[in-house]
Amino acid sequence: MSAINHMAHHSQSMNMAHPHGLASHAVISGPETETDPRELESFAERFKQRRIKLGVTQADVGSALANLKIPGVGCLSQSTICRFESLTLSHNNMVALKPILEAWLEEAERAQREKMTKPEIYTGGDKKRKRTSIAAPEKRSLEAYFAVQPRPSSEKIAAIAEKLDLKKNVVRVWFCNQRQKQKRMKFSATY
DNA sequence: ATGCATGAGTT
DNA sequence: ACTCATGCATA
Repeated sequence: MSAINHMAHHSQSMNMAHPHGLASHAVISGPETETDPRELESFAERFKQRRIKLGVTQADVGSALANLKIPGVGCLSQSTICRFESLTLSHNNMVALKPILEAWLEEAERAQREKMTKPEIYTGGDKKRKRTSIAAPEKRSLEAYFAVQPRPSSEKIAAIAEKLDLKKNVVRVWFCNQRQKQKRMKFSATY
C-alpha cells in the first residue's frame, strides 16, 4: 500500500506547487487526475450503491483489492472503505483511492457470477491492542482547548494532560487526530 | 461508523 | 514532533 501513499503525497506536492493562481498555469491534469470534489462525491455514492447491489460488504471490498493484483496495492480495511464512501478521508486520499476502487468495481461486476476468490488470510499474531476511552467531560475540555489553540506546545500539552488527568501522549494524539479530522473532505472548508 | 493509535515520511 | 494514510477495537 506504499504506492498509494506515494501517489497521495505526490498529488499533494503538485497541488501546493503553484502558490500563485496567475494566468493559465499548466497544472497538467491529465484525464486520470480527477480531483473535482463533486466527481469524487458522485463516484463514492455510485460505488456504495453498486457495492451493495453486488451484495458485498466494505470488509469484502477491502480484502478483495489484493486479488486485483494492481502493482503496489494490497488490501484495505473496512474502515478505509467506509471512510471513502462517506467522504471522511482527505481529498488527496480520496483521489488516490478512487482509481483503485473503480478498478475493483469493474472487475467485480464482470465476474459478478464467480466466486469471491479468497479473502486473504494473514496469520497475524495475537496482539490485542487496547483503546483508550476519553470521558465526555474531558473530551469537552479538550475541544475547548482546541478551539483556542489547535496546536499546543509540548509544555501546554503536558499541562492539559495533568489537569485532565490523562496521559500526555493520549492528549498529544488527540490533538493530532483532531487536526486530521478537520481536513476530511466532508468537513474541510477548502473543498 | 468512528475513536484512539501506529508508522513512514516530512519539516 | 508533525502530517498523512490507515487500521484495530469498539460503540
